[in-house]
Amino acid sequence: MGVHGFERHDHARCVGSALDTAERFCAENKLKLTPARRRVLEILLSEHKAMGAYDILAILAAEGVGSQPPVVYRALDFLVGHGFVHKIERLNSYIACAHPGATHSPAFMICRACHHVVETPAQVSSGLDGAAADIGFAIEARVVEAEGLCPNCQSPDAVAR
Amino acid sequence: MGVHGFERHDHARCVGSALDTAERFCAENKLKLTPARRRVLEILLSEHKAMGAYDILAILAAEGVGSQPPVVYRALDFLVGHGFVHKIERLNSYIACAHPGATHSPAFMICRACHHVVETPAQVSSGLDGAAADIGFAIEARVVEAEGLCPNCQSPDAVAR
DNA sequence: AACTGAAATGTTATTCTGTATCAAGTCTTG
DNA sequence: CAAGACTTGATACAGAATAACATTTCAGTT
Repeated sequence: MGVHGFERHDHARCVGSALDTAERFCAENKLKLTPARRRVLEILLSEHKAMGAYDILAILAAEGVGSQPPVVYRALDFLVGHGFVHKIERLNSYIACAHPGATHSPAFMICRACHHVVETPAQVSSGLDGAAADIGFAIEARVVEAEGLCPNCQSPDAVAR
Repeated sequence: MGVHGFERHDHARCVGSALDTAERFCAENKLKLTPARRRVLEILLSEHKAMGAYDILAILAAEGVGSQPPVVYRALDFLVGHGFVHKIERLNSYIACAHPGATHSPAFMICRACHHVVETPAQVSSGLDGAAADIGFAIEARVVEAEGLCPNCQSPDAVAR
């Protein structure tokens, strides 16, 4: 059992599915999903939450894989660069992409109470694009994040969730 | 001389003006613009760019003021909390508000070449608000940043700018 | 004027995040 | 197989932020 969005769901299989998608994408685009990269993606998919680089590093270290910061940062650079993983700037942490395949400019909702992070499927940056066009700014990357309370944490009795 | 937006401008006087605005706002709202807070704001206004906390700290230290990290982080917390300064999450740095007074959810354009940061006057987060409303998420804070090339840095000969 | 509670400072230390650097291996492509 | 590009290993360091504690300042109250 896990949590997807702010609702429950059985996500045992979506990990494998997402890994398969990544494998396929890399094969098609001559990218190398090396063991370290694959393992980091797998960890992020399994945990299904935003994780700090050092949280991931701790897991790698426990498995005897390379346990120095550059190992995980290099893997994250690759995964973020190709859209398999997103960085949540507000939290200095990383989360597996919830909508792989789709070319998107993701937006995130971060609950400050339960710390769940949801990637919105919606395209929300049109206003930003317009403002950039107005001044001739060429956008290459977007950061769109909202922090607040998720539906579950807005009720007064939602403390121990 | 300085740079405002992505155009040149003489901004000698806008520093004083912005400081006055802050003074007035604090007086009206019973907030204390203490020397350390005022000095940090002044530095950010003068430099007129995004600065890391430790850049600011170095300046404070050179002046003999308190030179430990908490000094600058406390000042920044105050200034960010009341909207005098914004944090650029993408850069882990801070910039003086370019539109003081206006209640806004700021958005930023970050040039990866010349490192200038522009705060857009436009309200760009309506799409995000809509997506949040759809799922019942209560937004308390927004992060909207775009990274790319400013007009000046898009031409091939704009290297040494 | 003295008392009190809240806010602001001073200080030391520590933790978390991320990069620079250089040496060594691997892969692939002509 | 040689050259170049990419990936890894490893050490060290730089940069960002907070914890925890004692001390001081200050506005409002008695």
